[in-house]
Amino acid sequence: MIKNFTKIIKVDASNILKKARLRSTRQRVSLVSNIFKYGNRHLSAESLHREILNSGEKVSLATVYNTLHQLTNLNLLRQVKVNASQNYFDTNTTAHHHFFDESNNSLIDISKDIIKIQGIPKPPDNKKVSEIEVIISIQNK
Amino acid sequence: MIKNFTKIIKVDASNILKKARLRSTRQRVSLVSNIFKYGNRHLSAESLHREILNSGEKVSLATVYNTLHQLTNLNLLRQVKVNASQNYFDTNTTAHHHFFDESNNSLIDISKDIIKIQGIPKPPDNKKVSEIEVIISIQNK
DNA sequence: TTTTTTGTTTAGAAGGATTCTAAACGGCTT
DNA sequence: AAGCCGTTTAGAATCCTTCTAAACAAAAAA
Repeated sequence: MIKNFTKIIKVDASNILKKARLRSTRQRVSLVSNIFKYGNRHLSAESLHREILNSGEKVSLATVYNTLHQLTNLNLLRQVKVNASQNYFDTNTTAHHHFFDESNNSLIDISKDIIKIQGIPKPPDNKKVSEIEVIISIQNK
Repeated sequence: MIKNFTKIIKVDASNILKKARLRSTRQRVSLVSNIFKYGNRHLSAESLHREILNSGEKVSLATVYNTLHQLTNLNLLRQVKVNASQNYFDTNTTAHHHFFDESNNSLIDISKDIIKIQGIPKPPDNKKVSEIEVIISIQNK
């Protein structure tokens, strides 16, 4: 699948890393720059790794996973798992929802302002809600 | 995790298989009987396999996967899109939603009548909505 | 500046879930 | 009863992810 990103955002990776109290290594700088370069999008570890390698830089897959998880824990990324085999990292960490296109396993953002949800039930005792996610699966007509 | 199922439903497995145009083999009969025996619930391939083996019958794991997928394609099961490392199959194929308890990777049904969703956007051209799923992740307080 | 500390990266192994393979099996029709 | 062809099977293969422990490099201390 070929994507056509029009905007390229200048990312101040070392600043992001400093705020996150992560050492500003060559690998993290190139990862963070790439992750946020194109605005909101949905990345898999594999696709990000390929992207980095294609750009001429070298980072191991283990570091890609480490960094994705570190950024997720810092709420700079959010994980969207659509089934057990497909794990996406979303650069948009604000509340929003997704179309999931079953024909090509891709995600499309839906702004939280569009969908109104009422009647979220109280969670069981001693539990608290950590995230609410609406996934609208779509397929070819 | 120990579950206490009160109701045991007599399942006419060979009838279900006949309607589904699947050969009524020993393995499928015991799978279908077990899957639907306890009413609505959420199964992983592993847990179902263990359950069958514990009941004294023998079915290979490959057959468990095959059958789960066949039943899913026939809309007798539904796969839940949840943030876990294994897939869950839900015996309730009617519209409803889920709590997902991150502390033990379990699902809890929420009736569709409780949650009201408004403003589902139109899907992209040539796409149609196949399913709307709300997942409310919960964790220990 | 050099040394030390401590966090980071790495290749490759290991792991878990799932799918594949090709041979054996067994319903079902004739 | 024979044969067709769908089904099951064990085990291998695959995919994605995590682990390991050694090499490395940033930051702190000397």
